[in-house]
Amino acid sequence: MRKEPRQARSRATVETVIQAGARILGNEGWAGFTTNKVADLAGVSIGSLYQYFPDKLSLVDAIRRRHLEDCLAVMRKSKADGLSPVQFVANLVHAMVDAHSIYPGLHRVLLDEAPSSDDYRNPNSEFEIEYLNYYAEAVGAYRNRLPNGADHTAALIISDAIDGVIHNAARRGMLTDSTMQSELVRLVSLYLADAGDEATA
Amino acid sequence: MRKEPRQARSRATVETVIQAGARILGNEGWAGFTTNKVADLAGVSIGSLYQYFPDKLSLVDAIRRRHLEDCLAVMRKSKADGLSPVQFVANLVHAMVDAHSIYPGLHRVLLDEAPSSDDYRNPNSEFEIEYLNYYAEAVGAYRNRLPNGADHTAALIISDAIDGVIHNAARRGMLTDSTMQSELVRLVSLYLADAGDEATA
Amino acid sequence: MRKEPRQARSRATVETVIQAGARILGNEGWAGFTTNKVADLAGVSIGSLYQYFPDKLSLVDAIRRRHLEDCLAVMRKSKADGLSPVQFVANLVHAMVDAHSIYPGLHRVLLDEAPSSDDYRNPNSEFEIEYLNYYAEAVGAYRNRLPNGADHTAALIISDAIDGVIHNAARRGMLTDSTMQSELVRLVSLYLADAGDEATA
Amino acid sequence: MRKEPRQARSRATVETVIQAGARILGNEGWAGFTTNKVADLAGVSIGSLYQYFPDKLSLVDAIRRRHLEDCLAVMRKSKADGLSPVQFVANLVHAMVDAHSIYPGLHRVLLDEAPSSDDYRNPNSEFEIEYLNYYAEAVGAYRNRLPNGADHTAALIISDAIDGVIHNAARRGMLTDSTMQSELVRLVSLYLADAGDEATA
DNA sequence: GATGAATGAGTATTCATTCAT
DNA sequence: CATGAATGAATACTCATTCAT
Repeated sequence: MRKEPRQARSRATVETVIQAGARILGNEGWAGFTTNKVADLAGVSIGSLYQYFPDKLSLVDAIRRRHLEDCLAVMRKSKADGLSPVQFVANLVHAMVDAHSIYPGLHRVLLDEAPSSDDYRNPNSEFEIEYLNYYAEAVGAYRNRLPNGADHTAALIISDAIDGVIHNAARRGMLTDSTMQSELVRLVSLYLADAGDEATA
Repeated sequence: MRKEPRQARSRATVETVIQAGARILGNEGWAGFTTNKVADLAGVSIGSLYQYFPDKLSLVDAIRRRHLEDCLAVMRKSKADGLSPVQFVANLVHAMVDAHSIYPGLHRVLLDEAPSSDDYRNPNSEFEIEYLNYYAEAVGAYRNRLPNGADHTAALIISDAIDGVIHNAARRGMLTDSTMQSELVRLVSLYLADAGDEATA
Repeated sequence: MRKEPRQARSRATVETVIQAGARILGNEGWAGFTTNKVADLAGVSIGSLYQYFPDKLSLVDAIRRRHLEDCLAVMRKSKADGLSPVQFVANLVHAMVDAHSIYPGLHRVLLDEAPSSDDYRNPNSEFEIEYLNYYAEAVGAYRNRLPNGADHTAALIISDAIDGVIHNAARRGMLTDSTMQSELVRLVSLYLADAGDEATA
Repeated sequence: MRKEPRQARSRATVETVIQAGARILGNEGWAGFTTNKVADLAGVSIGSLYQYFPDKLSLVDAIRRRHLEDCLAVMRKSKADGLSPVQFVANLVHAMVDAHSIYPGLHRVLLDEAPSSDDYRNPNSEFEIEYLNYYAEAVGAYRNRLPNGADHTAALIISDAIDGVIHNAARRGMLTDSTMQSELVRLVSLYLADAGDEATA
């Protein structure tokens, strides 16, 4: 960011711009995301937007940072000791559904469509590490041991399967379909329950 | 298409343009897909491109039609009588991996990013029907009965989970990772094997 | 207009663009009227032009609105009580000549050549109504009664004859030829003076 | 023209192209007149069109030559000895209405809109000379003397007034309105009848 | 700091014209 | 001669970004 906002007013401007940006990005995709539209919706001048974000990429990076942080927060809350595998997966799925509910499509746009100066997709990025760690720990936990290499693959599989099902459900307008959700829970639970035996093969 | 190519020369032009378009769409996404870039890469003039495609959308539609047809072809080949669930799923996964291998990312761009005048995403589109039918039949087959409503949900789950895992693997450059592939097969097989008991719940 | 110009600077830009547009339209016709040429002549960037006019049509509409308003203004001024028919017609002809003098050819281009989103040519358009009313009232006045249906035809004849003579004079570079002007006055005056007797036939 | 057509087939091609061109020019104006559209409508290849017309201008020139020749022919037929002024003017007006009836608008497009390599608009062009001569002779005839300078102006006035009334009638779809036609005849007859006294003033 | 007017490189698309078949 | 595929300069319009007020 070009300038760290010091005053309350500035912080509010930045906040409004990020919210407006998220909305446009979610509703219209990367191709419909223009800085002037964002400034308009945020109710600030285009000059003010550029006061805080030196260019378009830095704005989308801020939106993404914010969104991924929200995702992690919601995931952290879903984790609790003493949950059965099924309960854990159910929590997780509901958390992810929630994260997609505000602007269905925003998640996908941020992860797949919008370019970035950060390499948040890099396997070593802060976000990717915490994100996959979360899954790997869960896999390890349900095998009663520390996560290992095979668990890492399992974590990817689970994370990406959930991602795929939810993203396509969003596309079809089925995000809140409870059958879909319970079947997704079953898909992941079965895999997780069985994983201890063969994942190392 | 604006004009049906009659001579061999023009059929070759159309073909080259579609190939070039697929490559650029796959590598640079919808935002990087410009008609001039496509014409350049195809080695034809921009005028020639517009002789056969009345606008950008019609070109992307042609690319999509071609790609989805290729996907279906590869999927049809993976189906054979007398396969065990695991064998069937393995075939399917390998088929989808193949379909993504030429231009990883093209599939996602075509399905999620690029706009369309056709509504190929519509649940009633020719492609979507055959695509999901393929999965629903398989689900039914492995429960030794005709497909029903619950099977439709199961088909979506399987299709979308495979889609998500492969798409994210492509993003991470892990498309050919054999551990990933076998774990994906396991994820789906377990669900398919268990499906008969509870899917109707 | 896309954006209402607020600052004096932007109002000046809009004004300059309209002037430049009128000049090019008058000199080069609709086919030679390109937005880039207009912006160039106006000395502004093409982007500035599009900041105020959403497309080419809206620009030509603005030019036309301006020109027709000027025409009506000049015509209103030519009307005065107690004029003899010849004086009235002379005033009228001079007014129309004036309206054509700034950019000879502009009038014709605006009325015949350039497309429009408004339907200013529609017999019920604000302009056409006031324009023909002006003539019909005059015809009625010189017959010492209210205008009626036949007067409407007479108004068209007068209006269109003046239009034709002046337009072709402009084409031939004879707009300021005084013989032409006086003969035109005679043509119309004779018709007007005689009209009371037979126009209803 | 690039090549003088010798064979009957060639002459037929040229003819078809001119007809198609006149139709498009009349219906769609200069801006809608494209060589490919003309070739299509004529049912010949674009290559063949360019075999006979080296460029677009030469085609429009051919169309114009043809049209003006038709106009003159129709006018010549309207002239006969021993006609009263009113009869003569009536003949003339009907002739001009006829000339506009095939493709209303073509006349105006050819004279005002479409560019030309010939300078048919030049007061010394073959067409303009014959055209105005026709009117000047008539003016002279009805004053029982040879045409002189003043008659030349009167000829312009008459020609251009008729042109203006008919062209605007065409624009309003009133070309065949008989009241309009008879009023036009009256406008011109009155002027012609009175001309002998004051035109020299 | 905030504003919004101005900029201009970039993108989709058309159409007169050429030339290999 | 006829065909129609190919060409590319020209044109309408967009949008990230700057800077005078």
